[in-house]
Amino acid sequence: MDGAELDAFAALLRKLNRVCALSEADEATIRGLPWSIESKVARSILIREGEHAALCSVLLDGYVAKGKTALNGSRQIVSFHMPGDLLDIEHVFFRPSDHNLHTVTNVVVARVAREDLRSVTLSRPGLAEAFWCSSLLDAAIYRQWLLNVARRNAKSRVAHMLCEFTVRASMAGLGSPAAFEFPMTQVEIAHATGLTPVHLNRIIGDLAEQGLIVRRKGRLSIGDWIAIQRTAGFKPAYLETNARVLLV
Amino acid sequence: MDGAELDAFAALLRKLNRVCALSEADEATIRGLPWSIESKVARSILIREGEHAALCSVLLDGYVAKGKTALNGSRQIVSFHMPGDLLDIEHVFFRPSDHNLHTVTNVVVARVAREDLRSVTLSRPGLAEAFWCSSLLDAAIYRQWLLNVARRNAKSRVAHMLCEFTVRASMAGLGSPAAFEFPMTQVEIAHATGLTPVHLNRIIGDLAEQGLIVRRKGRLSIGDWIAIQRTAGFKPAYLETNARVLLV
DNA sequence: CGAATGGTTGATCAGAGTCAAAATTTGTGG
DNA sequence: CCACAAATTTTGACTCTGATCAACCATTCG
Repeated sequence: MDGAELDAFAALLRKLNRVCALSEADEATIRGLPWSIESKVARSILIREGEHAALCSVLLDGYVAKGKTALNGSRQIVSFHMPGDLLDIEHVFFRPSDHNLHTVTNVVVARVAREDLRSVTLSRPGLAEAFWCSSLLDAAIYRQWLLNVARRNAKSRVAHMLCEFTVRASMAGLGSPAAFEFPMTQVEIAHATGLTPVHLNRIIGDLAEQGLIVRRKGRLSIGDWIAIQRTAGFKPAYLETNARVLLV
Repeated sequence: MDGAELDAFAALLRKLNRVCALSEADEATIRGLPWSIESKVARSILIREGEHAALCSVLLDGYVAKGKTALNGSRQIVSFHMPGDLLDIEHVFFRPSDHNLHTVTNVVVARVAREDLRSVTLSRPGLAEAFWCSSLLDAAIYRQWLLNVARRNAKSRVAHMLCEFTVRASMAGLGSPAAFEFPMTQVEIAHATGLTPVHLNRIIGDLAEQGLIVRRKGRLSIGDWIAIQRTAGFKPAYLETNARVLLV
């Protein structure tokens, strides 16, 4: 990860610039943030629910899932994250984490102290705005997932999750729908869609049979990008796909 | 609403101060924002999905629900709002609304132009921080709802929603658990919990039979505050009940 | 090569949805 | 204040999606 060390925050800047253009000075401030790089193997824990966090993480490489656990023990993934995402920016304000973070693949994160992020935020309004804007986009995604889990049947629910992941991945520069391979296991997709792994497996089977997705050695990819969006009822507007709002 | 006209933003200031203490100057800036008061009767629309919004709303009195519609027509309420809440602050950045807002009761809102909110935000870092922090709290609630809808059974799901509403209402100064009456219809509770109205009605019956809630002429209230939290598996930490973070 | 993890299949079951109708409550106008 | 209409709540009968339980296969990786 020498490249990352040279310009650790390139992906973050790319993401922030997409929603909310930054000034040169703002970019320089981000680049100047004190960070430390951490690598984690797949399926390891970054933060546990209830843990007090003094650091926030920026995802540089790999995929991460954010989850919550109910008192009865069942687990739900509430979001997936890709390079450039701020994983737990709420720790700038809130101490004990309301969620856990686990790595889906091998991962590289940059850790930044909450105080550093906060002071940067207070001194540079443009950065405060960009962080805020990015948090609002996260919230829009949560709303969509809520609709997804609450009101779509298993098949379109899974299709919708795959569509969203695909669009976000391609916005993050990770590949086009046709080429892209999903990094998560079926168990993780089940946890993210509110289904059981067994039922999810059957749904995956259906989707593959219709040619909407393709299974190759346990890896999933999109088979028919138009058709899967149709069965998902997927409209990407909520992702602010053509954002860079407020260029005013 | 003459009281409101005199100090329209008292509830908003109360809420922002709870999570993130404001300076005198910040408070004064908020009070100085140009606003216009609007009253709406119960069950009317404030904003429709897809609509371009030039104004943001602060809820001064009454209750509002935020909803989304799937392409198949089914509707989901993704959050409830109470006095002091910023109803659609995302319109500072994003144009077409990804959700609709409808009034649950008669309602008074203050409308503020997005440009005014934005410029206030750029000139006063303390306010940017407070708005951002409040958005992060909203996101924590979305995560909890996601867990709720995806992983709890109907009974504890409904109980959880009622617990959260109760705590938020009491934080907003609207009454204690014992005294508080829920303002929404069963159909609305069903829409918020991802259930059908028919099934919800049966769950309400169960909860009432166990004495957890009380039905009086179609109005619901809490019957046993300890017991309902237990069946909900409700832990209010995610609401930052004792917030006012970062007093540093 | 063998253990572990992840994926697949089958049989059965239950929680919540659907459809349909009746009973209550609420709101409105006379 | 009453009567009627509209909205909301309640009940019953039946169905179906997705959960559960229990094996068994396939890959990957040490």
